[in-house]
Amino acid sequence: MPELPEVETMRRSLLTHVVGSTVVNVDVRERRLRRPLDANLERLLCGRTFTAIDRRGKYLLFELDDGQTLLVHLGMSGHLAVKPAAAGTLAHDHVRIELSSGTALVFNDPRRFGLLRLGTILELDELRNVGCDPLLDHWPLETWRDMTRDRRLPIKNFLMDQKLIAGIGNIYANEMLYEAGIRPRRRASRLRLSELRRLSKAMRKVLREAVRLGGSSISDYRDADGRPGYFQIHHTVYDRADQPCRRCATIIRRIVLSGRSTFYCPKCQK
DNA sequence: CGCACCCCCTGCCGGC
DNA sequence: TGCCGGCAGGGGGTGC
Repeated sequence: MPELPEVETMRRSLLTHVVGSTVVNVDVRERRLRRPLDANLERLLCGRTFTAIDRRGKYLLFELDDGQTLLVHLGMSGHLAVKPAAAGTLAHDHVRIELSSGTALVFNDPRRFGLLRLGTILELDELRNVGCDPLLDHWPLETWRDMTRDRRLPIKNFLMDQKLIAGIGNIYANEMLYEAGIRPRRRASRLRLSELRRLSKAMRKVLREAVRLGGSSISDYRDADGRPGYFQIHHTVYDRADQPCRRCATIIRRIVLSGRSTFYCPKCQK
């Protein structure tokens, strides 16, 4: 589910519910996530007050009043929701963080590829591999050129490498390459400067627009208030194999890159 | 060392 | 109707 726009939408929808609230109880039902939940998560979280929620790539950082950070990654199927503390528990509700406001912040994740981890910024080594953020950071064309210079991998894989650029996943990589008119299999090192410029613009345009619309609503995506995203009606290539290109009516192709479904218009993308 | 591949896990969908 | 294979928005480890 979550790429940068969904994570950012989630962050914004959580702010008013969470920031300023104090943790009164933590209820863990499943510790086996991407990595086992910290043994003392409950003890360390109780009594703490959330001071801010930040985002880096696809990671959410819940800042606490003791200088620690609760790091959350939603993986493929993770959700966060704020509910009345009295609300019933659903299947795959793994962690419930009860707040002083009478609500609970609930982490639900059927596939358990998500992550919750408590620590200081320096201790959270996951963050060491998080690259530039497409919306928080801005980098010049020369940086694009330097980053791609010796990389022979497909440009789509380049875009999805979180160590380089953080936050782009499979849907938006496909969408921004369509927007830029570049085929996903092109080797990063072979892109011309003019193409990198188009890609840079397309990246920010696609992500900003998706954030503006509240993220993608593929499957059952919801923000913390249960609102769906509206990006899916704007998908131009993702999951549109064998359907006509919205621009030129050429049939959209599906290929597989590094095991991930990849879609492009053979006429609009070169 | 860059990169492709496989795995982690559950749910859902289409085909038989 | 039910079972089974394939696929799904992510990331990390392995091995070539």
